[in-house]
Amino acid sequence: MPKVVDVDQRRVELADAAARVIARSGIDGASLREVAAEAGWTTGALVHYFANKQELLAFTLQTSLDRRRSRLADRASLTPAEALSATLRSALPTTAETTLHWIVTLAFAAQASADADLAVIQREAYLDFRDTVSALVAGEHSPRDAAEQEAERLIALIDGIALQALFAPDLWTEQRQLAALDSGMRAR
Amino acid sequence: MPKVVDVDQRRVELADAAARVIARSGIDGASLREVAAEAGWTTGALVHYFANKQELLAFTLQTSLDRRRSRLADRASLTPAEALSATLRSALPTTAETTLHWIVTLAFAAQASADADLAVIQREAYLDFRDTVSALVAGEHSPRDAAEQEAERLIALIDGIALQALFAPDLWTEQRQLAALDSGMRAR
Amino acid sequence: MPKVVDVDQRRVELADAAARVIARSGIDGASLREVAAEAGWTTGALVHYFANKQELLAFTLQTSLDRRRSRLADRASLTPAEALSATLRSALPTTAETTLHWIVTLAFAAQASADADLAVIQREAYLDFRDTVSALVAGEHSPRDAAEQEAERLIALIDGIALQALFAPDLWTEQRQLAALDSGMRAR
Amino acid sequence: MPKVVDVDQRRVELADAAARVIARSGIDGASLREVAAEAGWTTGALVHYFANKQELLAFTLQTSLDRRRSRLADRASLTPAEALSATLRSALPTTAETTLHWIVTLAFAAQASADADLAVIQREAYLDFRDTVSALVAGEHSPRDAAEQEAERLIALIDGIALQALFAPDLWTEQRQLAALDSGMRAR
DNA sequence: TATGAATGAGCATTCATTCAT
DNA sequence: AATGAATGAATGCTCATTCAT
Repeated sequence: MPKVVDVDQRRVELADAAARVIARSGIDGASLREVAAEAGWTTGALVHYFANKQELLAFTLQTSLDRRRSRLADRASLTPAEALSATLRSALPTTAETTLHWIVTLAFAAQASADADLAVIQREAYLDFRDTVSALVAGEHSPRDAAEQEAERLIALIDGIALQALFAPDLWTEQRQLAALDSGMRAR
Repeated sequence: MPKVVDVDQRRVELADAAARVIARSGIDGASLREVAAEAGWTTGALVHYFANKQELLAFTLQTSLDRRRSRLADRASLTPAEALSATLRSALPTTAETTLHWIVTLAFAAQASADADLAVIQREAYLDFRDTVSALVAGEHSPRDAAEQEAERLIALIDGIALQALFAPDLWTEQRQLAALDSGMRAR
Repeated sequence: MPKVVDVDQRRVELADAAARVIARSGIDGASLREVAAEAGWTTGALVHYFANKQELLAFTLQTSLDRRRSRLADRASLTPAEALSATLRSALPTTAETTLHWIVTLAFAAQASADADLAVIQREAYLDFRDTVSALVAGEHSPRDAAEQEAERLIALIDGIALQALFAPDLWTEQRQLAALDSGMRAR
Repeated sequence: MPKVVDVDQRRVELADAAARVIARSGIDGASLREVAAEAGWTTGALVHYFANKQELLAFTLQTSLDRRRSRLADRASLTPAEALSATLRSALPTTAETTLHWIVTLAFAAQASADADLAVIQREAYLDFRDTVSALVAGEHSPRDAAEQEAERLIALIDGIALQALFAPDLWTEQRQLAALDSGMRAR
């Protein structure tokens, strides 16, 4: 009987390892050797889960984005306003986990100009996120277009806060990030 | 007497070539061979201008940031409000040149988590930019802290717009970027 | 299960190849490419056996010295005087194998002034050889110090013969080397 | 009027610099850059004095050997026995200068197996040295052959002492080297 | 004569990938 | 499924050499 392995779970494990290596050593420091070692495997084992490095990287980006999405789920018990606020807060680099997500996101954002596959993944994740935010906004507002425009404004707000937080992490504590978010949300 | 070469100019030429290669092929595609070829030289020539690759990359980031700074200069003839608006507009990825700057910026932002030298350069350029914007804002507002806070809000605004524009360039035309900027500036 | 390889044997094979290349092309002609080709491998394969070139070179020296040592073994059936004579004879560059050993030894002796690791290996092999000769001498002589001094004299004798043989190989045939050794041994 | 330069003197200066670099960094660390810098010049200047690197190295060996020869000169005022003793003493690595000579000699001895030009230079210097010693010996002894054989024995003696001194410099002080030489000379 | 810019080959090393086991 | 040996191409870097000045 062959050893039973949950292939999907293993792929996610490896993608998480890749994300950690990218955050630690940059995207060009993310060799297969390094990623495999980070996950506790040897290089040769990767071949069972990814056809090549590009596939691993694309899946790493996808997984990182999925993870952000999963953090948004289950806000059913909240009011729309609360859900919107929680969603935006959870996107900021206030924790080690979300900071890692942001570093990986930026690494791939830069890489996307050189890799169409990555660009597509990113574009779709962006549109999906915009729709999510837009739907939460629409709970309060009525017209469709206005909701989308407001969603874009709010995403710009958190992206802008996040980027500054990454450039000067010491100045942008969790508190300041949240304060800037609240202030921006009120501004409308 | 040896051939006379303007070393500083040559360094900038090479840094620009590096920026183009990074935008085209990602930061891990920016090999010395590729950069030298892009600049019309051979690998061995780089050694006269940069001790090693890391120095080339750091200088490339620095040059890219300096270029943004030089775009901000000479707003003397404008009113403070006009100068502020022009400054923020010029920071958006609305042209090929500024888009390239943004891609390079993001590539290095991701790399900075793995390279302390790059992180320092970026942090200082960010603070410098914040001061510039703050000074323009202060022309209108009075209290110092308020000006800085407003500057951070405006930088978040353009960073946020820029990031979305990079994720979905087709949706974020120059017009939409500028409209989003104007709308955000009014919001205060 | 991966392909099974006798790592130690492979290391010795590679070290022998390195010794041949050093003898043929000098120590600066001993590139990894050349050594790998001499051994029938490609450069990349070396990485499994040596972390870097310095490690390969140190091991090459060590192996060359070990080989000399192994030539000295198993003199059990001889009288001390015969064993001493056989030991000294086997150290002279009278065969292709021992000549190669001598060329490699000299290459590393010169290199040792620039590489402390090599210097240590050489010093210890020298002291070990001196002890071996000293022990054989002591079979005849009684006092410890006198034996050591005689060992040094005998080592000087064969080193001196060997060096001249390397400078003028045509003049120093095996016969002349052995005659000079015999003459020197009687001299005491 | 062109700058007047003593070409021969400049060549010797450069050869001495090369010898120092070889002793310090090994023969493969003796790049033209390094040698030129050691002599206080730039690489390009070497081309006026040596057609290529090989020529520089051959001349470096030649110069190192010539220097040994010049140390032997002017023993006119001594008795033959004193002259012989002084000659042999001056060949031992007892000073920084003669130690450097020995390291360079060994570096080139190893290299000679890969470079016929070097081998010729070395062989002739060896024969010349043997004749010198032989002539001094002949002052005491009568038959020609016996003198040559004794010269070889004495050269073997100092070569052997020198080699051991290079392998274990801490054990072989100047005193011990000279004592071993005296003891060996008496042995005959 | 001397400089140092530039070339292009070569170096040690790293790496993605393949594959026998 | 997993290992790790092996390949061969690429990388950053060094170097001998050439040459305009």
